Amino acid sequence: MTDTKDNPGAPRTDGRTLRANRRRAETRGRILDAACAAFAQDGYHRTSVDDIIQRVGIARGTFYLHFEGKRAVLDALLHQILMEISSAVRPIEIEASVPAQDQLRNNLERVWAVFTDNPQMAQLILGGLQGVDPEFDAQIATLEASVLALIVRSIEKGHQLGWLVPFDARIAACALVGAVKENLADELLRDGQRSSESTRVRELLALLLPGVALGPLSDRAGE
Amino acid sequence: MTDTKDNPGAPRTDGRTLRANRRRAETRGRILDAACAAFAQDGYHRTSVDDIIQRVGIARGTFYLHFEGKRAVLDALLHQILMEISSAVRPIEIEASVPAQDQLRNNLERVWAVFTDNPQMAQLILGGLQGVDPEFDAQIATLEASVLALIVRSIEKGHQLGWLVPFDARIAACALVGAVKENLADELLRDGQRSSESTRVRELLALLLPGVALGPLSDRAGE
Amino acid sequence: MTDTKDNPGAPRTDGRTLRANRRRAETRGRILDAACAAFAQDGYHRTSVDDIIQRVGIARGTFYLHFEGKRAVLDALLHQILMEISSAVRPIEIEASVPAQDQLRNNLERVWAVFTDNPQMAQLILGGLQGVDPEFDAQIATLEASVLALIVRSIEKGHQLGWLVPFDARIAACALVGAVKENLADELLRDGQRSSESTRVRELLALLLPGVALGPLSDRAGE
Amino acid sequence: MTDTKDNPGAPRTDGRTLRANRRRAETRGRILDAACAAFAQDGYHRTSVDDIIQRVGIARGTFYLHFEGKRAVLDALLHQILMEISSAVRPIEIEASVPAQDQLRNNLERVWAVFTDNPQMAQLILGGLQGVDPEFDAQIATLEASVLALIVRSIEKGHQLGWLVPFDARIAACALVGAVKENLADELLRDGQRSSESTRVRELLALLLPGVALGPLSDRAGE
DNA sequence: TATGAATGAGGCTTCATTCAT
DNA sequence: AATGAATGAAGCCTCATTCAT
Repeated sequence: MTDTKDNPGAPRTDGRTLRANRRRAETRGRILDAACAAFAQDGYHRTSVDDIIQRVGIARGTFYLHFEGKRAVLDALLHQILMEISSAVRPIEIEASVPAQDQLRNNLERVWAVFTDNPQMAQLILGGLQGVDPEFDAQIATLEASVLALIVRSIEKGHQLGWLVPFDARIAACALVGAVKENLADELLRDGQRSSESTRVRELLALLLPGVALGPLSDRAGE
Repeated sequence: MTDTKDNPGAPRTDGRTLRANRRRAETRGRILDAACAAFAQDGYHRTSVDDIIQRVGIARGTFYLHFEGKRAVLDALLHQILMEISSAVRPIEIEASVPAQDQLRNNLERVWAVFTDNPQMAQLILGGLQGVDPEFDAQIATLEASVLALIVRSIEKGHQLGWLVPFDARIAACALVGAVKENLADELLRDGQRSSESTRVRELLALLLPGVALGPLSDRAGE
Repeated sequence: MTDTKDNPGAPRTDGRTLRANRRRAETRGRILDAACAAFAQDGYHRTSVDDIIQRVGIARGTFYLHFEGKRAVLDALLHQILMEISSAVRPIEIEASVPAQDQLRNNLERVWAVFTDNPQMAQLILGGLQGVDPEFDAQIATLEASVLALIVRSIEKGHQLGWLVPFDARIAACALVGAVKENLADELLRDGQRSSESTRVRELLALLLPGVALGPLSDRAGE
Repeated sequence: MTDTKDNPGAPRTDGRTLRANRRRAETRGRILDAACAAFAQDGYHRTSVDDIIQRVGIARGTFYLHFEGKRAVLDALLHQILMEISSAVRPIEIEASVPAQDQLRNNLERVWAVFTDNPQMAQLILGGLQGVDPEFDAQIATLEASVLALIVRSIEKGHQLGWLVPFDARIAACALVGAVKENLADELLRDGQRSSESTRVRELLALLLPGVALGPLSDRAGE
């Protein structure tokens, strides 16, 4: 409103520029959505730029106006969901009023929700992003390694606090990650009906924790 | 006898045929090895038929004399390792003299060994075979589903026998598969030095079992 | 007066129109300059409309408001310099007070100056304008042919007047044109430091004339 | 003949390999010819790989089996003619029985013949190879510079020997090159009927030399 | 007029597969 | 059986030009 009438002489392109920007962003978004769907359905490799532009209903050139290529779309999609994931994970605070076990479960449930809310991206990520590009492969490997390292550190803290029985942190971290991944895949790819709510995370923790948890992580904490 | 050294004058067609067959099988094997190495190194998609024939040192046409195409090589490789895996898994016999827990661990260790003995195939399988072909994808999905079903049935049997605390069998099966997969991947792809012997499987079971095992599967079985 | 400062209240349509026209011409000029620089630097083919509008700092559409296309810009640039060149060439007047040899040299020097004053255009023209367009190629060929014809006629006149020793006029015309072109190219493209003043033209004539000139064209004319 | 029957066991692929090589070389040659014709007719820029393969009557892939791309074909063509040219130029031997002027003329006539024997390549080279590629442009520039340098050195030698009247060697070198180029262009591109034999070179020298030559280079040498 | 998003024809390259020798 | 030249469908990307705002 305040921008609609400018003082003459000054660049009054604002109105136009704003609308153009909006249009631009919208097309970009439509490309991302279509690409996500296409990647999820056919896999990254079998999806061609053609597939994407046909889904969106735009011309070839328009695609390249918004992205440098197929690979750049993938990067953008991944960046999006990585943001969501990283904001879903919150460090467990020992002194908080919320029990540590609940904090852990909440973290897992939030991450889980990011994936179930973006089933296509989940499918894409779980399904295998190997072989895109040597560089890309390396990026993914680095990412996975850092996630693993984060979990390893958490477990080691658990050991120091005496909240976990002693065991190899790395093996356990892999086990946790793998168990979650596979359940996610099962829920998204194989299961016909999705379990309403995140029952699965609760059950999974109920399965994994009892053997390793002591103190605040244990259900029997207060006993 | 008659085959190894063909006595001149005698009909030696057999000898020739045999040698030809041997040569044929040998070339086939060399193609499989080269393809396996190439797939493991660059991924299925980034590996071209050219890469393979150059590794083997044969001509293009020769390749197609032995395999219908790139995809058929992958099929053969997978078939090979699936044979090995399925012969590594033996049903747990309740009445056997070997403790059930040991039988379970032995199964896991044998499967584990199949992968660590064929690290390239392991890499290939763990690394994602999605997106090869719609038909192929379906095959893999079916395979994974049947493996999962097998484990689910085993767990349900464990429940019936009272060897396992009650929990959702499918979730647990996924957790088990995922935990093993991820540890395998960690060992093969990320770990510089491989743990000598199958320490990892033992530790993994030591981590997972205590929370769910009762009776014969439990370490405290005899207590 | 009336145009420069529009007195308010009075009909000032003229002023506006005039200023608009001036602005329009100015933008057109800026496009021409930018295109000239771009063409000279990268060649016509490797220069994109994008390169041009980025140099000018205008939008794509604006470019097409001023020119029908990339080709039209080239046409305009060429037209400009052809005008300059044709006004630099003046027929040699036999009866003039200025010696014929000086008239010839002055013509050459003026043409030379047109190019050295517009080094970018010179580069563009010398550098090859082939392959722009079949039609354009034909235009250039026609132009070159007419220039050659002009020189041929001059030489033939020289023969008639007995000012030149007899030789094939066309071959000589080509030789002259080629010698000038190549020296121009050498001066503009290869030479680091431009020879101050048109030394080169004088030296060139001093080199070419003695073998062919008689009478008024010869240095020894008055001897 | 001697190769037709090999001792068994040894690779007897020779016959096949030979024929294959011949076939390969022949296709390569046909591509070069077609590309040369296409480049000459439409110019390098307006010629697409499609144009070339259609002229040859081969498939797209076949082209890339023989050349890395359009640019590589141009390189090969240029390399070919550069070889011919460099073997046409022989250093002028002062002490030889053949008069120096004849040696010079023979050199020029041989170079001239290389071009007139390959009119398409001549057209291509004269017509402008600018703007192919920054790297390529640089190569051409280097080449031209070295040719010029060679001529400059020859002229300087002529000065030392007292065979040439004193003048700026570089300017003269440019003049010579330019005069030849332009005449060649005139003969190949503009002239309908080619002058039989290399009359043009002789006339050109008869035009250029008298003004600058002394002693052995002069027609009046023996006088 | 000015803008810049959209267009789509036109080129380039790769690579699994075939086939004559 | 083995060979390797040839094939052509399938992708990728650029860029001059148009058009709604």
